[in-house]
Amino acid sequence: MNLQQSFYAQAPRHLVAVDCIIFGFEDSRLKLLIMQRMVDPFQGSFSLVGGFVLESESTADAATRVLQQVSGLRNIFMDQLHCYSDVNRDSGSRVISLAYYALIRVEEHDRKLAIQHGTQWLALDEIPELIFDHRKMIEDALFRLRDKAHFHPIGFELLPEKFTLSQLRSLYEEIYQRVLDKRNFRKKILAMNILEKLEEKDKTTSKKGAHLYRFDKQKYEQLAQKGFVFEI
Amino acid sequence: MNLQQSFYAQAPRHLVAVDCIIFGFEDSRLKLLIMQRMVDPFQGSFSLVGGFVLESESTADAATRVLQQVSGLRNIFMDQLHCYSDVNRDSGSRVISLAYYALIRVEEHDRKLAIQHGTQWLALDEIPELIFDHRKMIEDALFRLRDKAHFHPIGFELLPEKFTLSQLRSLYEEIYQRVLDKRNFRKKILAMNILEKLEEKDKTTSKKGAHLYRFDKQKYEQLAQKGFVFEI
DNA sequence: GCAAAAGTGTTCCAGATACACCCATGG
DNA sequence: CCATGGGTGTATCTGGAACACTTTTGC
Repeated sequence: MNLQQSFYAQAPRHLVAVDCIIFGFEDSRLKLLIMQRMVDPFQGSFSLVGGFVLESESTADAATRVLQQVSGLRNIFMDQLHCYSDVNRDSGSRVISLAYYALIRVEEHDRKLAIQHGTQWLALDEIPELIFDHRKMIEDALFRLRDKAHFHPIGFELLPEKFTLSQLRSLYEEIYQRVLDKRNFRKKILAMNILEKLEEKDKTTSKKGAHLYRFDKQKYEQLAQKGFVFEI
Repeated sequence: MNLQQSFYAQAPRHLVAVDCIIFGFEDSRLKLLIMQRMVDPFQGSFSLVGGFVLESESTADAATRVLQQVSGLRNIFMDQLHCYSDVNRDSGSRVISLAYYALIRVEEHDRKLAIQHGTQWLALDEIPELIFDHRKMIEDALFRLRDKAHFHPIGFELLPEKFTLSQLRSLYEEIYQRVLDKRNFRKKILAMNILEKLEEKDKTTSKKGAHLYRFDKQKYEQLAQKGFVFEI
């Protein structure tokens, strides 16, 4: 027990933080929740939202906590991205940071909390200079999002519960940054049999109105268990 | 500066470790370098090789250092896997661990160092119970290896510089755990034009002898830059 | 001469891609 | 009545999968 104590006791201890790359989809644009710090340190500078990992929580717990504080939302899709640990990455102190990316339905986001925390949704081309290595984190998160979205039905996490196929397609066009053929896209996604077609129509973007659909998660999970692989 | 100091000063500090999932390929089997601890704490129990992250190094630095200590090798292929941070994952103390997976050429591995560190190469089905969450780390690493190998030419990191197409195929059969058609495999890999066919033959496994090949990394990188995507 | 691994082509099928016109309706 | 986005089908191409026999040579 002495040995064991010294084994741990002699090791250095580190500040460990989480930083969250929070994606949203609004006005057919992929956006990120960016914070402008209203207090020191680094007052006025732009950054991702983040926080330190406490003694009593895992890094995922910490990220969940930070996400909830800043968005008011629970049960957010979230995935570990990468650990950033360059000794000098944080100019204030040596901090090891775990980046998580999250997908949020912008319309469910609490606007009051946004003002309170000094956060705003910015499209990818509107993002100003960020502190530390946060820009790199975003780039890595974009790659990961593309990768993940390719074979997993995570796009739905960014859309309202009910959405049109045009919305869905424009979401994937934003993610992949390329145009997708309308007919082929419909054919492919409908053939998967994981969307529930609703009676309702959305008439906000056309006179004719577009059918609304809902992602049927249960059906997807059933199919996935039988070996079905989502791909778009 | 006061504010900034307190901002960091109030945050808790953590022990941060790296654990390495080290893959090798020997006798047509995928193997892992497993350590049996010869000293306390946890004497006699099996684990991955690992160590604490020091103040002056990144987590990647730490993993590189540990790999070098245990294998004698530099310039090893290595990639961050995941951060494991459950509060109680380490029964000795709260330790946040970053897992890295690495690919090694077993025949270049220093056997003396292996004995010295109490490590051995074990096939996947020979691995005993491991401490903490190391088993889970291995499972995750296997998934990642399959994923990565699918679109990146990392298999060559596990083979000798010169190898036969049969060796290469049996490597991928091990990684994917399924048989690959001999003709289709040859067709596909040779069509990529990233292998250099040597005059030499390897006669250790057949009377006829099999041609040796070498991975042409430069050619691959040229092609990759032009948009070519390795896939096997 | 035979065992044992190396080496070699063709056919078939499924899924991806390319592509252009009619529909419904609010203004 | 017309502008606007919604909705639909077919032909072609490409890449993956299946599949069996000949070659070489050490023993």
